[in-house]
Amino acid sequence: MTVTIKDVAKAAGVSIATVSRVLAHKVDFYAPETAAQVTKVAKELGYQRNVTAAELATKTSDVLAVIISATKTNFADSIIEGIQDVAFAQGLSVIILYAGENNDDLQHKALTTVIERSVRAILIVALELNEDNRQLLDDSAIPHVFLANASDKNKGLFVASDDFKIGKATTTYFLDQGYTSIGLVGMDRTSYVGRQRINGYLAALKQHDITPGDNWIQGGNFRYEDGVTAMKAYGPKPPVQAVIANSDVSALGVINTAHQFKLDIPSQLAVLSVDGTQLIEMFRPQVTALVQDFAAIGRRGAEMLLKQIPEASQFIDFKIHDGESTK
Amino acid sequence: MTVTIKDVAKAAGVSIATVSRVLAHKVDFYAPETAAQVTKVAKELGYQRNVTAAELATKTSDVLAVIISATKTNFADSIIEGIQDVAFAQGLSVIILYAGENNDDLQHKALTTVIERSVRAILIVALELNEDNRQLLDDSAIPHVFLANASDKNKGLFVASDDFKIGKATTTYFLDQGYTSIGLVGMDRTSYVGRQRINGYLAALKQHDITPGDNWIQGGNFRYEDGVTAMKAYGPKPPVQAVIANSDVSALGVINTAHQFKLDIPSQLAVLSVDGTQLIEMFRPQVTALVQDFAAIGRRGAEMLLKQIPEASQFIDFKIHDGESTK
DNA sequence: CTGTTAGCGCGTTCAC
DNA sequence: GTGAACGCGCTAACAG
Repeated sequence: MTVTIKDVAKAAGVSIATVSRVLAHKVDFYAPETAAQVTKVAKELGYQRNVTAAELATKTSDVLAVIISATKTNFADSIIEGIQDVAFAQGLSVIILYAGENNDDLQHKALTTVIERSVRAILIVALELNEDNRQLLDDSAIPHVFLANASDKNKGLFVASDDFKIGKATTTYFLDQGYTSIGLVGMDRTSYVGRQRINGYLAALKQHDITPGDNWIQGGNFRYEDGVTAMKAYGPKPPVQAVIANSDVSALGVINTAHQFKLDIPSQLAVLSVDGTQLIEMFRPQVTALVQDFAAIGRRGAEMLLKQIPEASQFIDFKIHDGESTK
Repeated sequence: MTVTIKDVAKAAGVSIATVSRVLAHKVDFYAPETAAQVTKVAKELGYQRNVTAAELATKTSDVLAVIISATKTNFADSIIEGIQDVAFAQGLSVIILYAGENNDDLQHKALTTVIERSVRAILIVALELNEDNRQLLDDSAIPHVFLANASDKNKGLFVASDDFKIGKATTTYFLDQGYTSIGLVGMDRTSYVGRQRINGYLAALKQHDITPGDNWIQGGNFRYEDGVTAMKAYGPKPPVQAVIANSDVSALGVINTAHQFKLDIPSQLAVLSVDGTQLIEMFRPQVTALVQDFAAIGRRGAEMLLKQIPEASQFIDFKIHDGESTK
């Protein structure tokens, strides 16, 4: 049998209300001596507050829930760090739920788990919800924000990089270097992020009066394999001299496969990666990358939900770090 | 105001007890028509069960908590997958908490949040608890198991690879290939895992009457930088012809730095990595690795806590996958 | 400053 | 089959 507040009250010779007040650190509501006594007894008895009961009574919760896709795109760590930073500063807890990727059932399960527990707020990372799940979330009336995915499907608050700008900036990077044939790899129009980046890419090309070749754009879902598949589609004599890979891992897929084809990087094929996570720091040649500020995305999202900053969707800046995979 | 069981009862013209029974799928305890009616009304009203209240009433919980170090050793994903597999099959939820690495405060915070919520069970991944935290956990009386870290400090159930055997197997792998100078990189005696692997390494060497050189063993904490540092310590003319890196990322550190020294792998330096996560699949040359079965570790841990298998600490088998970083 | 009382939303005996 | 009543452990008024 676990020890409850009642046990502590009895042992300390006070009422449970007093115990509750002391343990909740409600200042100026009790005498120092009683406080000392209560704290002492509580410790002796090994009392553990039952937060479940407290939450039921107050109808509030101190936990932020983060729902992430178990994708191998590995930027979730930084986002979570950002979230934890601001949450801990407020004395809040954060729990993380894995929701698979593109798996409606898992997403549903994760959502109900946190909704039923009426967490304080929900942060959804790199996930697009289907109609049902979005409805579920909306009905719950729990504050939430979408991170790193400003999808039109998601509707509602988001904090992310501007994917149109990402498409445009990466393309322009190569155009400015004089490239006239540029590939885009690792995502397609089935995702909102994909559509935005493709549009940005096309806009940049258009400014230079370049019409993309049939197979310049290679689809996928941000995975390593997608980079491999794309490069294989390009073949040993690629139709493009530069490639934009839309995730770090897909960039590795492109580079490894290019090496198989004996292509030299960057002289025969330049590669730029989008994300710039720690992963590429461990890779040689050092990949040129458009680095997203994931920690900031996490931080902003949390701050917004905790009303520390105005609730308004926003884009976070990014920058391109030169590496050895481009000239 | 959110809709409660009472609202549903009223709207359906039954008692809350009936609603409770129907929604809990207690078979043979109510008429099909009432059931249909209740379910219908509940849906219309958008009723969401308040699990917090339910848990308080039943004094049980349906969530498994996983506490992991936010370490960049990236095997946590597979462990979590394993855990989720068995949890979901039982209709349980799993929440994940990041506890930093070697950060007692964060660990304490993570522990209290899950203990206060009286989760069903706790799985602790790749973490060594200090005395206080271990005490806290023990006092909670919540079933728990240590995963991927059979530390003596942890005391209690664990599921992990046998680190002594890992040290011995990797060393023997090289000895069998005729190597007589073998380095060990990326961890040291400050961790239990480190001590075990070093002992295994020394045992294997001893069988071949080899006394390790002064600087053969290079310490660290399983990080990429530790691989870099170790290789720099070895220098361009390394005192060893083969290196055992105790994590995938540290292996990458060794290899990248070796390349800087213009050392050819494996002819001038053979490298074997311990872990064998997906990371090395994206790396060239393909690293030879001792592959731990992390998914199985997660699965076993969960099964044990859910009493599906006997509660007894156990080791999970591993195997060595040949790659191109060794001959 | 402290004790009493009344819920929070739900599961679960008990009678009916 | 179904409902009334109690209690899970705690917090929040309200008295005193």
